[in-house]
Amino acid sequence: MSDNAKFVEDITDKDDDFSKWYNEVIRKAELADYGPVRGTMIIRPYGYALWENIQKLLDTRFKEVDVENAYFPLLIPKSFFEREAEHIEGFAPELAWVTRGGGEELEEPLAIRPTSETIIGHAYSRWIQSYRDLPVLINLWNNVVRWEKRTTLFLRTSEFLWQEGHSAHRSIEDAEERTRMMLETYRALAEEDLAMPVVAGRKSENEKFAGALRTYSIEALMSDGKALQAGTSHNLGENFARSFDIQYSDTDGQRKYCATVSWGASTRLIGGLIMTHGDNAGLIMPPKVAPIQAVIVPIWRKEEEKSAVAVLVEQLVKRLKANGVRVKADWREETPGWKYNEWEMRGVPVRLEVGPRDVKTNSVMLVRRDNRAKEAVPVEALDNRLPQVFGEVQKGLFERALKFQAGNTHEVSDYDEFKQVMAGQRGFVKVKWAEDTEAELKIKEETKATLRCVPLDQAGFTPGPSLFTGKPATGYALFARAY
RNA sequence: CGGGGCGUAGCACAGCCCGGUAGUGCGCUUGCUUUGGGAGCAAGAAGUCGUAGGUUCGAAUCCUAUCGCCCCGACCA
Repeated sequence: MSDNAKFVEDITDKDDDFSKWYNEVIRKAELADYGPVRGTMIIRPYGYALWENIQKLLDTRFKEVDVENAYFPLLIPKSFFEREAEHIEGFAPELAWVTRGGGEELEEPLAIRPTSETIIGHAYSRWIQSYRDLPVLINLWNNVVRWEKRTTLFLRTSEFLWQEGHSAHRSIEDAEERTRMMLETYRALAEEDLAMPVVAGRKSENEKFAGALRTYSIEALMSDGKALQAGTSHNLGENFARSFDIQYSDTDGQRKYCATVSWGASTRLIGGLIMTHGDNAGLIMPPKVAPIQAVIVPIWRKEEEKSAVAVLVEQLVKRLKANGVRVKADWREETPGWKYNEWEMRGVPVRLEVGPRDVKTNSVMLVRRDNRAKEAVPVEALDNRLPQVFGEVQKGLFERALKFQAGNTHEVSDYDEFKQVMAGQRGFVKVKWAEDTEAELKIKEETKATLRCVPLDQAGFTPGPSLFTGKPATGYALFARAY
């Protein structure tokens, strides 16, 4: 829509300055605000409601694959970090330490968890004795702290909310199966619930989690052409089991190390949601996670009109709530036009306008946020029509984003071409590739693009030389500049 | 953590160069009129000029330090 601008006041144009747009939308829509400590974030009720919806959907998916929730402590003894060499090396620069308690210097400093692999490992070594105890499938909904030099609301903050799943298995093969299963769970959440298309794949050696055997991720493409890692799943092999002595007696009587797995997704998903669907009028929430799915804007001139409208609005709210719709009637003393813009900015997927004309015909004017399409819907048809519209919006958002992703995925075979893409429109660059950390680092240095993943879907791959090195490629890899 | 930019009312900004009683627009409060795409008029409230120190008779303005935010680089969910 070319006249988008006339609907909007006060929001920076998305194409003009993307990160400014991003920050403004978050703050004006009241999703979040800055905390007093550098890199911390206050998640406001509207943003938290969104997180709760994402939580509910993801939690349900976890429970479908037998994962149970638990809680583990925030503070972790320093010694725990020293047990897994790669792990400590990876996290050392980002740790926050508690060195005093009860007015005294502590004997052993305590780290504020950056992730819980170590403290989980400690518990699992005590809990697991027999193959009959396996697998252990636990998930934690918590906060973690990672000291960051450069922070952005939702995408990178020093403290963030997430879930971290931790499982222990009889074999690396079992662990691998679980690793992939959880990756698939994230893919489904992202695509089906957040309408955010992703590419699922394996991380390179260079990009994998500190202490992991293999790391998988889902990668989404934001509308500014940068990639966002939206969820990760790690096969830790026996690394943590050896460091924390997680052993079991197998059926053959032998003591064996477990293989462990961890997987995580954070409030970063909210950042992804904003950058995937938002437009120059503000946010666009997919109906499945929208804190408010439908907002009712009443319209009247005279008092008797107002009371007639109020009767219909009340009836509608009752009816929609009974159908499980997250609905809100906006009776504030503002003009309807003002409210339209306000709720569009906050991303509410459907608006229902109810005025004297609608009272007369016992219908409502239904307006979609994503394309502003309007239709008059008789009240008795709403029970059917509204869920249908939610479905259409959900699908429409996904398809629009998928089309964007497809249109911004460039297959190149030549490094000059690669550089051109990264210098221009950016997006995903798909190349034939053979694992090579040195080449990866050089490419990063020269183009700022990193290897996002080796997609699981290798459809269309034919043997040929790897980009940059010319070695025989083992598959497609996806490069992009990333958040 | 390096380079650049910016901190003045809830928000966006002017004033600073050249020191002399704190401004504009939006928002907010009250009243009346309005209300189908950001309403109008009238009256009103609101700012230790990021913070600390210094220069000066006098500092938003000049100097020093410090904190925060934004953008660009090195490290990361």
